[in-house]
Amino acid sequence: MNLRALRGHNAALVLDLLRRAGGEGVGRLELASLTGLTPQAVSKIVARLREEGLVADAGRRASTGGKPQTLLRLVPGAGYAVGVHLERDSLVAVLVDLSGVVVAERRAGVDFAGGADAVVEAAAEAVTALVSGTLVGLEAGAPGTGGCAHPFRPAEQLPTADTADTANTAVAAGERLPTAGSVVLGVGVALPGPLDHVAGVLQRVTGFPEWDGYPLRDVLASRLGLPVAVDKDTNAAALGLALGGAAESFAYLHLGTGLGAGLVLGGGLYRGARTGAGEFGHQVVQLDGPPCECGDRGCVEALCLAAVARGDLDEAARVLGTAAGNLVALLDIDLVLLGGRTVGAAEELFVRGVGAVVAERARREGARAAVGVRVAPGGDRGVAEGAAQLVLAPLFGRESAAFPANRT
Amino acid sequence: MNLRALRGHNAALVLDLLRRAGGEGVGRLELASLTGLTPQAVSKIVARLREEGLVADAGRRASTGGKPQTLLRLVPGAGYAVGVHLERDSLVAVLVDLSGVVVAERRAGVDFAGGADAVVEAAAEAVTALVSGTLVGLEAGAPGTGGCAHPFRPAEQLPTADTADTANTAVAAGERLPTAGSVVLGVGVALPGPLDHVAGVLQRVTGFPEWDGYPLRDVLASRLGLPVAVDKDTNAAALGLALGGAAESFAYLHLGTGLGAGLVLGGGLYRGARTGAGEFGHQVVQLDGPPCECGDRGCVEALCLAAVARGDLDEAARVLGTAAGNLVALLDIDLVLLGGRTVGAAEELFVRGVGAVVAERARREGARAAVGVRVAPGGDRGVAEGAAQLVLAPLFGRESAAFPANRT
DNA sequence: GCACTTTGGCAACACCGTTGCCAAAGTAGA
DNA sequence: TCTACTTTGGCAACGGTGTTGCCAAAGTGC
Repeated sequence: MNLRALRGHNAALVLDLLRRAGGEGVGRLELASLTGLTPQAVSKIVARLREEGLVADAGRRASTGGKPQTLLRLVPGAGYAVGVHLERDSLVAVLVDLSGVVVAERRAGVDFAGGADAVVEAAAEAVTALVSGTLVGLEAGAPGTGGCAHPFRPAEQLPTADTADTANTAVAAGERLPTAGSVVLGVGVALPGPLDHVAGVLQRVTGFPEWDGYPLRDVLASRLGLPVAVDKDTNAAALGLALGGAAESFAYLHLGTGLGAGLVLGGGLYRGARTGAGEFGHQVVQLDGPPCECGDRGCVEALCLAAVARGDLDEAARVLGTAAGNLVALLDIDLVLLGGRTVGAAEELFVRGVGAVVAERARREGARAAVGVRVAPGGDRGVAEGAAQLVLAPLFGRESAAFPANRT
Repeated sequence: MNLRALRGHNAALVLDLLRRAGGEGVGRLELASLTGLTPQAVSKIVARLREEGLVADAGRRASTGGKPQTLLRLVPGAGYAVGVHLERDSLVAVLVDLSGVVVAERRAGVDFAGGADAVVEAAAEAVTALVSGTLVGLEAGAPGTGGCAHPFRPAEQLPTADTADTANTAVAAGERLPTAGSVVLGVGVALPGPLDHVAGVLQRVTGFPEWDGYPLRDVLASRLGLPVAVDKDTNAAALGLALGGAAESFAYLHLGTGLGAGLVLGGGLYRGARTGAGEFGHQVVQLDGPPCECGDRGCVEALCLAAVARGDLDEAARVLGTAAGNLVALLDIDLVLLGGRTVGAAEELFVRGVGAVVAERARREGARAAVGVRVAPGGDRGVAEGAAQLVLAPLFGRESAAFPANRT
């Protein structure tokens, strides 16, 4: 690592801490102790970031007997990213600011069977509409731009100084609004199926042989003139949850038309050697069990979806819980987040069913910390938000855990 | 990361490259391109390491039309570490040099039922005998010191300049011999059962309640006056294999009296949040299957060992292969290494049986790279060697992947 | 109003990797 | 044998990193 990389590394460290603190702000000394740097070094780094417009004051904390700390915060509007979630029949695109808050949203219908180029064109149109429609100054949510569910963070979540003098440098009302000078840093695309996230090339989109080998990243990048990152939908969702502060390590299990997982280990997304990690649906949990369409027998996905199909959701949850328990034990994690349409249809049932199996197993294994099983926040927009984080995460040094890319 | 950490980081980077190159040596320009540093920076780093005695010349490479490169190598005798493998009834201790080569070995009988202190005392005696017996100048392998299977690396593996002028600075014959001035960097201890590698405290050694909560690391460290690191046997074995150059990511499956795993992800050992990762034996692969002593049903360990008990090794391999396939798919790795007494008794059968299941699954999943299934090298000394690497790995920046310790 | 505490900027500094330059040590051709 | 030419790698000066010493600013508490 050379000096420039060192500077970037430390700046990312500071930015990530500011991002995680949200609008509340963090003091310099706190940053220093959390990063291991001296307060003076933090001051220099912050000065640079402030010059770039990424960081600003956020009021000051109450005094503890001396000069009160000046708090710092991330400037959310200093940059934006677009996240696109591609599914077989639909598309969700979101514009997200640096702090991860969704500023605008668009949805459209697509058809994978109609060919890759048509889908890419639809995605590109959604992105340009989202970006130009918002950046030109049109208010997000105005009729005709596609609508926006939550254009701004609710007022009570707006960053404000939480001490006496709020008048000082609180966030200006419109600061989160992208302006003409805003920078769109790139586009993240999340979609199902095996793919290579490094090359951004699709591999075998089930049922659509035409897509095999399609260089999605490069095609979309040259179409839009923006950097593009591509990843599996489950990976994107997991990354989004990780940056949302879910936990240091956890698994995101997505049960929709299929069953997949995204793994966050030690704060970073774990993708494995070829973006294939999180292949969860075809974990065998019943030797010589009923055949699965993949050719194997006793896969969780087959067992689980079969139970769903016959209306036995308790059994589906029990099967899913068993596989989740395997994963929890193997990776020593303490949080499982559930998502996907099938889970969404009976959230409490799945949380309770899966939680019971996992808890029972943890209890048997002894004094381990309790394992949480919850529904992943973000709803049906979670994947798109996570896709946007494919672009933003590197800014905060959160690209991935410590995997092939880092090592020579 | 501050400047001192930066220096340490880059020095570790260089040392690791030299270690991996073995006795062949590496040129400065090669180091520069591999580390991303400039040649001049490498020169400075190397100069520091040479002053500390960690690095030396290793002849020169044939000219390519200009001044020939001076090759560099690690000085194996610059430091040593002891690795101790504790089992219920026996103990293996090895003295290992910086390059990971075993210099001396001792074995002894112990009895976990006899209490923790007695076992620690036996371990401490083995360590002191190993260290003093070798360092005082006694030749390793001399009668009475416990014997040494492979005191030195075989002659053909000795580092030599592989070009014209071998006379220059090849490794002196006795250089690998520890001398009175040698430095023992610490002791690594590997043992079964749940424990906390950060605190070095045991948790529940099955069947020996007295061991629960025993602060093994601190007790042994104060007894010996040396730094001590503690970890699970499977983790140590996996770490040893990782530093031995097995692969970037792989799983080590240990089938002995129980079944466990060690996971190496992205070049580093993955321990999970509480050193619990690699809990492989109680992965459920048969829903509602036969009961396991852990209280669950259909665990791999129970199924596999039951098959072994009734002499059906093919079935044992098939069951193990299914669970291994789950792991390979989940983590997207391409190497599985098998070890342990049960595997050792029928190596080819297990390699073939597990390999068949894994390969069949990889084939069905499509164009993935071939997944290797092999026997882990190191034999019954592998765990002890890996335990020694618990001490050495940090020198080479290979402590763990990117996990809780690294993040604040 | 004075003493004290805490924050955080300024200036000088130590030390990291970088750049420019050139001696050393080889090859290739005349 | 001599003269280019190539490649290695050390020396010296440098730019920029985080660090240290110092002190002004801005509070609290008596």
